[in-house]
Amino acid sequence: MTMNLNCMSEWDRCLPRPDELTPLSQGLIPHDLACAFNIPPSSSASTCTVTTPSSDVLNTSPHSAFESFLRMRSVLLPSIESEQKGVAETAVPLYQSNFNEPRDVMKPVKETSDQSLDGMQLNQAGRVGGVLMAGAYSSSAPDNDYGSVLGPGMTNGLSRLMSNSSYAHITESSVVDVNHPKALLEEARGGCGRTTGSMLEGTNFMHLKVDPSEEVDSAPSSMDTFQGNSVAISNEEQSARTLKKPRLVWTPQLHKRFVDAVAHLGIKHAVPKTIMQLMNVDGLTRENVASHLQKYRLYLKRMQGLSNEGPSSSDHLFASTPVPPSLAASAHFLVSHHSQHLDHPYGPVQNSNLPAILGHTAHHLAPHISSQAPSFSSFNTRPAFSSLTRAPAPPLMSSDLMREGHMQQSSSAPGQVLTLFPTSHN
DNA sequence: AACACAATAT
DNA sequence: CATATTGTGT
Repeated sequence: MTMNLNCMSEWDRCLPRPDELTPLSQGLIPHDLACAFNIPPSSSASTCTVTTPSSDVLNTSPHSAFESFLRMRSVLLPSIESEQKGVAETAVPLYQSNFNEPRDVMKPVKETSDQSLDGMQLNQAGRVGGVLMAGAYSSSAPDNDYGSVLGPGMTNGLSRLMSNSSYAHITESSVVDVNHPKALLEEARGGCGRTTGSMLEGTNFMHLKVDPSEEVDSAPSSMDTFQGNSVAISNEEQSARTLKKPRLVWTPQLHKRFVDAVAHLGIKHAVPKTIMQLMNVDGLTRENVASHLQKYRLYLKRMQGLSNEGPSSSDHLFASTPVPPSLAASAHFLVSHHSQHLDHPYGPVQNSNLPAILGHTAHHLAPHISSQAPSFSSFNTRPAFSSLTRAPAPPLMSSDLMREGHMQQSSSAPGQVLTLFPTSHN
């Protein structure tokens, strides 16, 4: 707890002052980006003023918006008490676009060069064009410490706020979408069945294209296998609406975030929705989490049966993030009778990096290569690591990374040392 | 509506 | 195989 407080004060210290924030009245889209998207300047200038009548945040001054942001943050900070209500401020994007490649602007998150961005990734099922999220701006300043994080973070936070309810009101000035990854994603997924009754119907949205035939992990910049246009903006919603939602790939990083959230909540409070909120990953659905949680619980059960470290054959993913002590200790409540309550047997986990969970955009969550990848070799193959090595992000302490380094050696992975992250010896 | 869980589908 | 979806009961 103390540590968390320390983290938070550090976090606080690094927050930009209101005067450092980009005024909302100002266009947030860089000129060249606007050009790439054929976004008229006028439209880009109105980026933040469009939409969301329901949000008190957007039409206000940067300063009050900032305060709203702080308010939101405070909701989640104190403890689990508020978990149901909490909305974290900076969502980790599911997808990212690469601004350096105008011709291929929208592409799935991928392990590219030096841009270690976060999140999950898609597998073969489909690629959803990247999300133009505010956080992407930080890629121009990769070693952003916490000062620069907040700029994007806040914007993203706003987007998340909105995405819960308000984005349906977004008008056709597509610029808005750029700042609302989740809205974009939902739209790309075709309004999506269970989660959201998309009220986007007739409107003329810019949206993402999904190309089901594209393999995510291959496909360097080489191609525009995107249908026709490399720029994934189009007006034919038909395609987007028809295409199926891509499968989520639970990367070790993503799973770690999941575990952190679960551990932080304690067994009692670890329910899909809450976990999802804590994870704060854009595009992540409750169903995604529920499914994963179901599996994870089974894993925990099975693991405690075998008290000795059983290197279970097929649990590479779960093995990648050690079960936090607090979870391991209370795992036996999963057996047989549920609805036993023991909240927070050991309090928050020592390593639980609250800020990270709460939505600090985690640049070290670089995705690995998708493709089935039975091994973690991709981590050795050079994930973008630069930002991590020199930016000791308070949220995720280096000790945390170290802790992940050792894992139960799996019999199935003979020689390989399964390190989650490449270390100096690699 | 959210949840858990098993079964089944992709 | 990993994840999604569905069905049933709470």
